[in-house]
Amino acid sequence: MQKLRNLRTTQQRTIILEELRNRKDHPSADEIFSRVRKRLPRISLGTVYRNLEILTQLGEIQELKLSGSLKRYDWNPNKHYHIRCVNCDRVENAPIAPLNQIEDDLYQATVFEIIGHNLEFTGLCPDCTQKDQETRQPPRASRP
Amino acid sequence: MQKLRNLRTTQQRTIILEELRNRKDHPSADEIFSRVRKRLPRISLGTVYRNLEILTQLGEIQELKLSGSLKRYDWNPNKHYHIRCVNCDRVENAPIAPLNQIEDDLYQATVFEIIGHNLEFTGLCPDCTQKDQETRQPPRASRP
DNA sequence: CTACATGCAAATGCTTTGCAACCTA
DNA sequence: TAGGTTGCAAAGCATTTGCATGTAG
Repeated sequence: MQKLRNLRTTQQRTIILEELRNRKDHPSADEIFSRVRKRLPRISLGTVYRNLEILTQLGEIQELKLSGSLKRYDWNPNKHYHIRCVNCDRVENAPIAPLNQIEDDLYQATVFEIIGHNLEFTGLCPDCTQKDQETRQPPRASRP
Repeated sequence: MQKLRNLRTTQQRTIILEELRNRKDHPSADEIFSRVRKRLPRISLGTVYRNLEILTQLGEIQELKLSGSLKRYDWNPNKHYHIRCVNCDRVENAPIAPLNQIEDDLYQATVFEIIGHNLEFTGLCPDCTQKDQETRQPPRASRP
């Protein structure tokens, strides 16, 4: 996590943001790296990652954490949703009914052939909620 | 991808499934590895991964691909959903309104303090739909 | 000047894979 | 006995980090 104070406007940061806004797609860090390198041949991948992190925290861009490599296994093969604790990564079932018609809602609006969907909630589990509150200085602080 | 034919019932496969069903949580491959190793001290992590893959394809269990380390970046910081092509990984916006009240629906049903949610669709993009159809032997095959 | 940023390279963490030996049907 | 399966180790890959150097404010 960064501190986000006394940020500086570097060429690298500026150009990364520009390249991301120029083409309105959803590139990976590595793709952004390739684009930016055309203008700044000496930039490194690490710098790209660090700046994307900062720009995300500033709210200038959005970081999509797509369903990817972080795998968990569920004894229950039936469709259901989950909630994951952002602090300790604990996963539990989210007691909410499957959105059976949501794919139909999208059907007419996209050129994709829809295969499925996944809904994931994030939150703080009871244990981490407690620790979170204990850590805070002012008594009745609340999350934004 | 496996062929899933002529599968054999090995001790490893059986015990992995048992351990997953014994405790109805959502363990990582590594956690499953630890549990199983208590009963089969010589089992390897690779075997665990291979069997989890097979059991998933058999529909015995479910593999959760949680939002994790695989990142993409979006020039638009506002809340919206995405659809990802399972074949080429292309990501596009899913033109569907944000589910503003879904977190409220969950609120009373979970002990987690909810922070947010993410909805992701999977599908085939136009390019891959075409290739997919070209690849199939019978003319008008359709997806299940 | 000085604290933030960068380039480079090494390290991480999780997952996959090649291969010879091993077992199940 | 054949071919699926295993253990082991090495390889992959995206992402993170340590450090000396560079630079914006």
